[in-house]
This record gives sequence, structure tokens and C-alpha cells, in this order.
Amino acid sequence: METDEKTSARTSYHHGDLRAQLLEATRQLVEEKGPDRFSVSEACRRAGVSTAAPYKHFKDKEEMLHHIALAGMERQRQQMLEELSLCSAGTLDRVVAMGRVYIRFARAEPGVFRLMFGLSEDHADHCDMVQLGDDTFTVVQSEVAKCHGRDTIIESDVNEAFLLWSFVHGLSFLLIDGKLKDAKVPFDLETTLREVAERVVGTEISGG
Amino acid sequence: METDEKTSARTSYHHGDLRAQLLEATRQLVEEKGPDRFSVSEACRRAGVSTAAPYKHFKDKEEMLHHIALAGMERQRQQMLEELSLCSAGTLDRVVAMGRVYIRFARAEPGVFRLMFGLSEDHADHCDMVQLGDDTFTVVQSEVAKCHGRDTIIESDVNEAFLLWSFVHGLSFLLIDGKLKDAKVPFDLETTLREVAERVVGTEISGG
DNA sequence: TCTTGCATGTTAGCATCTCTAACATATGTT
DNA sequence: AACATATGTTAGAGATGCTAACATGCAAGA
Repeated sequence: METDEKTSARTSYHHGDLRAQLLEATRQLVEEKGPDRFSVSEACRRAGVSTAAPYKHFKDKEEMLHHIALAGMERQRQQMLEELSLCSAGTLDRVVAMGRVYIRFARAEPGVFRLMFGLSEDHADHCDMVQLGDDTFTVVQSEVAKCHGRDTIIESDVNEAFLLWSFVHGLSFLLIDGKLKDAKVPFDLETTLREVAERVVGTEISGG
Repeated sequence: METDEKTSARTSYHHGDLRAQLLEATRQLVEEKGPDRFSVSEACRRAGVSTAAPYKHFKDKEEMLHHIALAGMERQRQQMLEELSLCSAGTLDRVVAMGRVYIRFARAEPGVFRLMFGLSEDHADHCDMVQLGDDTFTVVQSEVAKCHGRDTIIESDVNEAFLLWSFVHGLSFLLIDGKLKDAKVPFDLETTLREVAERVVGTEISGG
């Protein structure tokens, strides 16, 4: 007499798992249609509830998208940490791995990736996103420091990490925007990542 | 008996300059509220016409935004060419200048910049934007080639130009997204640009 | 067990938005 | 002057975000 299958229509008045299912529908729609074309109504349709239901769980549309963006950042971070665990400590492999995962995530989930960054600039308002972003950036800095045989991060590590981040971030956007036709830039991603990492981490760039 | 001032309410039935004024209102709103929060209605209010008026000039909202994005690309390109004209030929200064203008534009018009890139990926559908983007990218490649003393672009120039573009593009986004607190990355932009350009253009990076 | 409170659904409805249809007005051509 | 065309208007359909008021089911204590 409880709820039916999660996939089909429910039998009871209450849903049982609406919050999670709304978030999943939101994530899917952001991916399918892009963050700007997402609508709460359609997520409701997909979850099989009325259009007023979400507002028992979320303040507004923005909060729903915020959850998706934050979850995306956590997923990306987690994938980085997994990949890191496969590389031996203090090697450039680890820096390359983080870049590879960053770009892989952007290509695998361009909608969510765009949501994490490209959209409105009020991300800075949400301290949880800022915090998580900072944490991940700190990991990069730490890896850079370890490449230099240090355990504490100094300013040059921050600068190098930031150069790497900028590059990888920009490349991610150019790739998912389709600005880089394969014909136009016939590069090998892994090779490029490694060479950039070598140039940046291998050489001191004062930067201010 | 003709139209009144452009700034105030009009006296005649017809507007006289609606298309241009709608585009200007659109540009302003994209800048003020962000591309995702722009509404045609508000542009109409600002231009002092009914909400049906724009559809005599544009197919739909998307076409209006498309014009703004394209105009932004042209503006950015123009600024690059101006800055280029101040540098002597074949120098790294020219490459640095293009990057500087790229980032300056992103910071000066973050709304339009986001519209040019961050939004939906259907930019690839509009061949005029693709064409203009390619043209500008070709200029970068050409400048890189000239730094190497060549007049024709070879594959390594394409790769180097693409590395520079990725970096500058990513940095632009990180800056306008507020991901880089000044406290977090205390770098000097000009110095950084130059050092990156030196590292990239100065050194052969095969990349594929 | 009853009942009462709270969480979580529903329907109804308002305000806003995009876009179209039908109509109105100015302009320029013949 | 008559007419075609360009460009404005109002009216309204359909979608959306969100709220208010109501309904339903679960859970905990009298």
C-alpha cells in the first residue's frame, strides 16, 4: 500500500521522495535544454506532481538550480580526488590529472558546468559554493606546492595554480561552446595538458 | 511635427528609430540584469513602445540577443585592432595587447561577454558569429606567426594561439565570476599576460 | 485508540512573459 | 487622391513563477 515504483505514477497522495526526484529532473533538464531554458513546470511534469509542489521543498527556482550547481561542484571535486588517488604523490601527473578531470566533467555535463559558472554572477553570494570552490582550488595549489617539493603553499604556487585553472577553465568553455572545431585545432588533449603543466609548474612565473 | 527628442516620449504615432533604440535597451538590460534575466517587455518599457512592437523588427527574443552578442564580438574585435595599431609589427607586445583587450572587454561588459559565450551552445548555429570568431582567432594566429618571423600560419601557431586564447578566456570568466578575489590571487595582469605569452610563444609546444 | 499537529501534497489564481492576430496610422509612390 | 507598405497599437492565447487556501496522510502524545 506504500508508494509504487519510483519510475511510475504514485498511488498515495504523498510522493515519498519528491525532493530528490525534483532535483534529478532539474539536473536532467539543465543538461538537456541548458540552464537558461530550464523550467520548474517541466520538472514538475517529469516528477509527476503539480507545479506548486516544489515550493514545499525549495524557496524558488533559483534555489533548485543552486542545489544542482553545488552538487555539480561536489561531483567534479570528487572525481578529481578519485583520479588523484591513482597518481603517486608529488608528481606532475597529479596536476595533469586534475585538469583532465576538470575538462572531462565540463564535456560530460556541459549544462551543469555552465550553471556552475557561466550563468549569473551571484554565485559569490552563496558562501557554500565559494567555500567549495576555494577548497578545490586549494587542492590544486597544494599539488603544485608538492611538485616543488614543498608541503606548505607559497605565493608562487597560488599563481601557478591560478594559471593552470584559467587555462583549463577557458579550454573547457571553448570546447563545450563548440568554438574549437577539431579541424581548427587538431591537438591532443593529454599531451597539451602535460606540456602546459610542465611549462607553468616547471618554470617560475612571478606574476606580481 | 516629426519625432520629438530621442530621449523623451515621442509625439508621432511612429517611433522613427525603434530598432536601434530597442537594441540599445537590450544591451543595457543584458548588462544590468544579466543575459538570463533580460526580458523583451522591459526593453519595450525602456523604449516607450508596446510589447508587440519589437516583433516588427526582430523574429523573436533570441534574435535580439543574437544581435547584441554579434555586436559585442565586433566591438571586442575592433578594440583589439585599435590596440594592435599601437604596437610595432612582429612583437610580442601585439599578442599581449590582444589578451589585454580581451580581458578588458570581458570586465567592461560582463553581461555581453557572457552572452557571447556562456549562454546556450547554439552559437554554432549562427554562421555569422562563427565566422567573426574565426576571423578574430585568425588574427591571433597571424600575430603569433609574425612573432616567429613568419608570414604564413603553420600548425604550431594555431596551437599556440589556442593556448593563449584558452588562458585569456578562462581568466576572463574567472574574473567576472568573482572567483578570483584580489586577496586570493594577488597578481599583476600585465605582467602575467606577458609572461604567459613569452612562455607560450617563446617555447615550442607541439601539442599533437 | 483518538486526535491533533506538521509535513507535504492539491487546486485556484495572480502577475509576468513571449509571441500572434487583427487593426490603426503614417509615409511614399503613382 | 488612392493605394501599398512599413510600423505602430490593442487584445488575447499559452506558458511560467509563485502564493494562498485547502486536502491528505503520518506520527506522536493524551
